[in-house]
Amino acid sequence: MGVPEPVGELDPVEVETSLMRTWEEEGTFQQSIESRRAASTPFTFLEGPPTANGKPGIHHVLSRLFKDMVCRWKTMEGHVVERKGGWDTHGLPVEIEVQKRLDLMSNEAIEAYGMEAFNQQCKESVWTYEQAWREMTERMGFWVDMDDPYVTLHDEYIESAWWSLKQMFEKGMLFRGHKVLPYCPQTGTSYSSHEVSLGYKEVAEPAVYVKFQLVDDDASVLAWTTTPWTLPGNVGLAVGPDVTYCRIRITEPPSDSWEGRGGAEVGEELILAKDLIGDVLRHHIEVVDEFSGSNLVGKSYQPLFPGAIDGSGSETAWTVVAADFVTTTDGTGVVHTAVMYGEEDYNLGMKVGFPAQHTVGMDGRFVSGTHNMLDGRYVKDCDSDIIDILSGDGLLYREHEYTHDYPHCWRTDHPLLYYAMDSWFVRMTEVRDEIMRYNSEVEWAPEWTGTKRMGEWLSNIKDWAISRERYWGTPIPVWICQDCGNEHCVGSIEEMNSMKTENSPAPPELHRPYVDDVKLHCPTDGCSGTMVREPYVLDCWFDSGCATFAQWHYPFENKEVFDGAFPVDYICEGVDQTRGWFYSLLAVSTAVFDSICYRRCLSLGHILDKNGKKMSKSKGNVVDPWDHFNKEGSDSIRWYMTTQSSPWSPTNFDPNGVRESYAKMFLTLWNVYRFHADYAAMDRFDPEDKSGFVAISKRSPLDRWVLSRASAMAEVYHQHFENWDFHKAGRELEDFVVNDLSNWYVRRSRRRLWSESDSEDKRACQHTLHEVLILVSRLMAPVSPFMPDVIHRALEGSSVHLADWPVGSEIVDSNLPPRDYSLEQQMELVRALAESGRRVRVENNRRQRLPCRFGWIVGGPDLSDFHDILAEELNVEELLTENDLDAFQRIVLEPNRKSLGAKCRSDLPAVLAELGAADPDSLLLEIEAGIAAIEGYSITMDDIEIRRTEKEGYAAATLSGDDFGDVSLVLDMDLNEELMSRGLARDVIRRIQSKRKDLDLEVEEGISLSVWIDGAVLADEDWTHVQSETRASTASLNEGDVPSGADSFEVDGTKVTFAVD
RNA sequence: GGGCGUGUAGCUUAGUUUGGCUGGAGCACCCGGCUGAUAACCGGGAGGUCACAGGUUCAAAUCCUGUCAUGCCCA
Repeated sequence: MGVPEPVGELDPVEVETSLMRTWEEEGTFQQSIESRRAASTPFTFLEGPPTANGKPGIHHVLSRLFKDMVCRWKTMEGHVVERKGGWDTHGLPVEIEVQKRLDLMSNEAIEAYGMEAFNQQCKESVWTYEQAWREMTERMGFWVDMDDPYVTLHDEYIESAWWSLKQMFEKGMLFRGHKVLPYCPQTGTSYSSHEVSLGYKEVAEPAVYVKFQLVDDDASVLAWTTTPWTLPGNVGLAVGPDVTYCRIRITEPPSDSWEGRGGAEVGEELILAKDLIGDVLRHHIEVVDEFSGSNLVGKSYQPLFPGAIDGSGSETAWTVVAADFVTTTDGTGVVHTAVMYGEEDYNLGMKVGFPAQHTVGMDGRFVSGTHNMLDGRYVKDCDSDIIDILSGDGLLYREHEYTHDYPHCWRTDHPLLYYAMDSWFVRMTEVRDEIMRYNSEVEWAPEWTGTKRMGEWLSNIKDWAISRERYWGTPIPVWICQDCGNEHCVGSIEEMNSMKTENSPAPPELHRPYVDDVKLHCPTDGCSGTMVREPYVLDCWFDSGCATFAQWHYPFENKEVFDGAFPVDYICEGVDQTRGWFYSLLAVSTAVFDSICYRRCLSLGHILDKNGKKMSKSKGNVVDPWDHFNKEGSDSIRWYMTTQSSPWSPTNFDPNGVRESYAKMFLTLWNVYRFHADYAAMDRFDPEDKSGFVAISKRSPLDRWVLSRASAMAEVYHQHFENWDFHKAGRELEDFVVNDLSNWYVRRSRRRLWSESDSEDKRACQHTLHEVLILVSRLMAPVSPFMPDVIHRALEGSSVHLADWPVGSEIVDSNLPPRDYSLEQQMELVRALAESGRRVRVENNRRQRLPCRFGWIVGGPDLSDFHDILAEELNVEELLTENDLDAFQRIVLEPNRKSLGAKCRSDLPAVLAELGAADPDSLLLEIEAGIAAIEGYSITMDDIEIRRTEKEGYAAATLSGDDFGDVSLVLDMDLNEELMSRGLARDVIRRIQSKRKDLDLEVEEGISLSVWIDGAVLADEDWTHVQSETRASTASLNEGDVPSGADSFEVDGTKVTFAVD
């Protein structure tokens, strides 16, 4: 690499987009992978597949950023990091999108439209925003292979998923059961919780207290329900074993204010929770008995609707059972249980062995044989009739209206029914211990995602309901024999084809309806039946949970690839994926491979709007990433997102913050680079020219300091990366670039590069800038890959993304400049002293441009290396050191008025006057000797306070530090004509330079200068200095008349007028 | 309703693990300085009920309990 080119103003969008073309042309991404092959130490990443049927937003940029960052970092550390893209293409959201578009609001409508055509629409819909995703991904600089992605709808992917399901089937982990889901009979669809939450409405419905007559006992157990339509399905009553119940007797008829149907006879006996007697009963009663719920367990009662359910084969049907979910917050403390119409009911029913039979069909109507008044009718129309039936049988105690939020179908507005659907399950409860162990082996960031969020969830793991009664998804590969009931799970296309009946068509792809048409020969010995596929598709979480192997079409292909890439090293998604993808991956790998499936998992916090509200289309607070891509650029967005907060904490996205990152980090870096490159170009500086090289040990202390600081920063930066604290790393680096590099090193070095002749010092500075810029570029590259690459290419001739991580790794060597701790410490003090100087000047009204003759440093370490820098910063002509402050300070004796007042009373004013006039040094000696007296009063140490202050003509400030003790800075405040002239010259120079800049003059360009000064004299040598500093080729001072267009200003009562031509 | 996060200046945040000096910074604001130094830089100022309430302690932003707000997941 030779001499750098001069650099223009920063146009971030142009810089980034043209670099993208370079990446494209030279295949930098591929190179960054291939160039690491030799080391053959892969770091494997798995892309959590997004779905492309939604527009990508700013929150997608966040997760892609952290994926990219770690992959780029690990690449620089020397690993081979392959990044295969992926698309999630199945699932309900796709169907809903298509249903909305085609106005197909029920399963009937879909089937009338045609399943084949519908699925075709789904398949196309999946790619609606693919282009937008690609563009966003490319523009933000996320390197991932999107030309050869895995796609969950491909036959290869589906076949791998089938294979994994068969592994589970063969382990006996797959079984048929029921899952209670919110279900809409009008559309024939069960709903996900997301859809349910769309349709909550407040409704008033009848609620009833029902009497369940005990067998072998006169009393009835009272239970409450808000869904009378579930009562025909009642098969049990649940009580809290530790809840206190009472048996009560009705003693008087109710008052006239009884509302609605129902009632009870005097003398009738009822059982309910003690705490709820007052809430429930409307009669005067007496308590007959009191006992705990466990006493009720096992008692039988009469079915409400005899014959509605066949109880044969169940020991527990229509008995009282114990359940720990029973509370006394509402109802009667007794929970009516209809197995098929509530999740808790179902779980309880399975546990205690209640009969699991439907009284309601999939059409939402009572099945035949329930009750002659109800059979075939829509359940929600029957509430009142059911109450009538109960009332007629004397089984109703009371009815009332109950208002609550109840889920409704977002499409038809009908109330949803909680309904036990036929479903296939994976028996995750069987591998609970294993999955918990594997979870604990994962390195989670933050830790609580794994231990708490995931850990808690796993400790209560449920069997995984993996089937969906839907159309668009991976068909479940289970066939059932029509004759013998044999269940068979198919694990490959080949297996399916080999078992296929002769007249079954070969499916063109592994989707419904084609696979539905495939019939299989039953493999059972002696059975010649035909097997029909279960008409379900798989939960799309199962799809994505297969990604580790299905992306490679394992085990049908790529066995070696898979073996080398499982478990994967790194995945990263939003924290909402804990029970989503993070779980499904772990569940599948536990069930299939008995293994973990990812070693490290970074879970990210969500992006909210700047007010901490969730971004949503309806609120109109969604941020389009392109607003920033097209303004500040991707580097700034990425830097902002990285440094704003920890990856896992929710971030309030503030567009102004992106601007800030741009203005601070990138503009500053660019200008440092520009400063280096422009002068390097002018001076034909070639970093590879060995003869011009200056060894670090030969460079100025300033150079060695910035290199040492850069090295220190790099080590901290790396450590933060290791700890997942990317935000802290970024802040550390930004602080270095802005404060150390730009505001100190470059500012202090500016003059070094101005000199036109070649010098070792100038070359030392250029080499130093070159080295620091390269180090900074390499560290930044994973976070913000654009500008660092532009700089790296310009200075080093190669892409930063092919470079080694400067801190080193187990594969690549460290390449950091040497540390010099003492130098770092000294410079810290120098900078603190420079700041103090400015403060001292403000406090003493000495403007910065007016020089001081002397400055002194008192105490502290030897700073002689930096005296020239410090003298310039402080604007003192000579900087000296002094051992103690006595030369600059005097003592002042302040009277203690409280003590003196008590002593001197009315003589106090006279005493104070004399005290003020006395010479403090000799007075103090007298006081210390005990012989001091004023106006006849003896003065002791109690009467005075000793204060030290600067002598006339000095100003000072003292710094205290742990490393160097007290260090004082003293400025000589004396003023004379010589200093005034020098200060004036500096003001003149500054005004002229500013004018030069306004006129857009080139730095080297000469000017013709005229200056008129009224009220002060400019010394000859200062006037010469003005001319050389401003590159005045011709100059005149106080000659001729002032032209009309001349500029003028005033300083310290002196009027200065000047003209630049 | 349950689990897990988050809440510090107008805004974005450090500090919370392990209690300890006057709660630190950036943006914005005000005053001053400096500048061939960039959308800058430097000094100073104003701005805080550390969400709220209670508790533990010599001492609480930090630990404990509860409440509120907000987000995610589950019901």
